[in-house]
Amino acid sequence: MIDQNQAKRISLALPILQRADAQLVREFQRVAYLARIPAGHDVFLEGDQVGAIALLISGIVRVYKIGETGREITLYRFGNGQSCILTANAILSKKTFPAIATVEKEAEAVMIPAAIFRDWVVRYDMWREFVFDLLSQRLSSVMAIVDEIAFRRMDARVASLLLARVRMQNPLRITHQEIAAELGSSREVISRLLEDFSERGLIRSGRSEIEVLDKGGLASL
Amino acid sequence: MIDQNQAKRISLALPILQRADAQLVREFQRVAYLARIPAGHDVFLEGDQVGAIALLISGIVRVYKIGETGREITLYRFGNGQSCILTANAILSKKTFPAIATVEKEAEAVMIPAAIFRDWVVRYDMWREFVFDLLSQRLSSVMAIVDEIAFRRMDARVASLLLARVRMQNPLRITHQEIAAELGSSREVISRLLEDFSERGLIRSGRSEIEVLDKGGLASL
DNA sequence: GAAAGCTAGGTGACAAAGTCACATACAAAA
DNA sequence: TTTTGTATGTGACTTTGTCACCTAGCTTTC
Repeated sequence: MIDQNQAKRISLALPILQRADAQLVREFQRVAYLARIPAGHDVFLEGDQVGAIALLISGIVRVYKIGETGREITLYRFGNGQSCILTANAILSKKTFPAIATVEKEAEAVMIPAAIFRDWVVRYDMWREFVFDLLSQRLSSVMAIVDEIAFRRMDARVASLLLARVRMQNPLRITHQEIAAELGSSREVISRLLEDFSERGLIRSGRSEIEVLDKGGLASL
Repeated sequence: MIDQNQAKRISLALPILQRADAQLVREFQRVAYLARIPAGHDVFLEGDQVGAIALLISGIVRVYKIGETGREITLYRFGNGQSCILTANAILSKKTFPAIATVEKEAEAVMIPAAIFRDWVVRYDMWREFVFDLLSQRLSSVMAIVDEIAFRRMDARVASLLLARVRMQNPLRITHQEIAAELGSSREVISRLLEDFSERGLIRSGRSEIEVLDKGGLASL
């Protein structure tokens, strides 16, 4: 159950609600509930039966796979107004959740029980379209990841990651371990590549910190 | 345009049509057309703007990525009654096709122009559901591939492939190059692994032919 | 049926990436 | 200041991919 105060904040974060018809909005306020999920908390674990779908109105969730050796690889992230489409997928096909999702930055989420979610997909065009778009975006992005890990070299992938992040902050705060978990590699490999980058004057690095010095040089990998 | 003779064969291969309402069936017969696509023919190339969606009623299409070095990796296959959901994805998001699809076994396909397809997704629940299910299946299977290439060893992956295929035919007819293209590896690597399997008595292999001798042994990898 | 050509597969040297078992190094807490 | 925990460094080794070239067997063609 969502009260008036909450309703405003939620509809600001969820564009679908603004375009939705009155009937859907009413139902939404009746059955949805707000949840606050602290950072580090697992939203779904591989193999979970899914009970509710979460629509984020703040924070960031990271969806990843983890191998037997403990190595990780990030599949994608989602944040404001987006939803974990894998949850939707799991709900609709009544399968289990095929990856792990953890909260990276404390999140507020609107939770919608699985049965109701399934019903809405049937009844509301807009809702279905929302789910459809997300699903289709994820398919494209996961296919792009297959391409990356199958064909691109590690140094080029690390360089790409640094360049993508450096737009937000430079020097950027990230550990070698985090980079490894992002790309599905191991810390040692990342350390060696970064050392090489340092020697070539492309970056300068300290504990939990990497400063990009030569964007052009990184881009040419 | 589909005539009566064709209509029967088509509806046998496409379960959706049997469950579809009369209106959809009529439209279908009016705008769809049959195409025969010979083996080896590319259906869609990476980056193509998609003009029509193909529903297969016979044959098999393989969807794969190809890297700069020429290495390939299979994302999935589709056949009887299925459709290349990537085409649908490309049509709906009006993007380009993100992989290559080639006919592996001569195929007959019902072609539906992109604009009409898009319209049907909006108007027919059943049609939308069909697309939705396929999309969601593919997302799961492509995610499983990410897991494989990121975390599993090559010998285990080759063993899995052999075990999967041997259920259909044993000795199976496949070249080392084909296995490599399936798994995103290179021929040399596959040759070496197979040689190792041979020495351990797990398989026996000749030109374009591999006989599995010890399923249990392969499974334990 | 011998020569030529094509395709499948073999080989060795090397480079790139992942693993393992430790060794430091730095920062915050006690 | 000592302790504790986290981040990073190192060397030896394995696995995987690359390159350049070789060999074997089957097919076509004259």
